Amino acid sequence: MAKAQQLKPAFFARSVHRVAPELIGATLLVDGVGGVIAEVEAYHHTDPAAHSFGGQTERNAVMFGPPGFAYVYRSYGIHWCLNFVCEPEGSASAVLIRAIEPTEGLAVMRRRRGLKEERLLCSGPGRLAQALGVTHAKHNAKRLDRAPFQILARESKPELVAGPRIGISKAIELPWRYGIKGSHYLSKPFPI
DNA sequence: TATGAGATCAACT
DNA sequence: GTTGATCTCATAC
Repeated sequence: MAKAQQLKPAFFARSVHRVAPELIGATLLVDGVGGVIAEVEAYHHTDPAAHSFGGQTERNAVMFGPPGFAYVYRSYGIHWCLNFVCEPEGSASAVLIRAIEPTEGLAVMRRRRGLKEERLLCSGPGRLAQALGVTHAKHNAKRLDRAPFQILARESKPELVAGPRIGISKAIELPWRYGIKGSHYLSKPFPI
């Protein structure tokens, strides 16, 4: 744990399509609780499925800000979802963190989720946010290289798979979902 | 195993 | 009034 490099804002200030696959295998911790990122999705402002498509609103304002910040939004009225803002300021692109493999703070996550099934702790954006204690009030528009966030660069490159994104109705054909091949912690298996 | 509804709120038409 | 980057539980096969 001590050797790993903390990811800097410069890491995020590049194309989401470079950042997203490189985040797979990195370690995400919030207040020391979290694990290895197993699944993400890329969203770009030219993408009809992105919140930032069609201009800035109060909700997505942080997506239009500088990279290396957290964008937390409410999904279906009840869940929180965690995104990392990418690309130079104004590009309004982000990576949605969809699943992690829990490694740190298992007991805390189980308590917050009310589950003992480890595989289900963080396999989905809403579950992940709940397990890590991420909320709009506490984490939206916060820097990713400052407490309580810790994002550690991966030390080896996992085998990647890509595929269509999940839960959207526009631009469903874009293969901008990335994951660790064969991981048991994916929110849904990737089509072969 | 598979499908369906409910929860619950902000943006959008 | 409808929809959405979702999850859980109930009911049906």
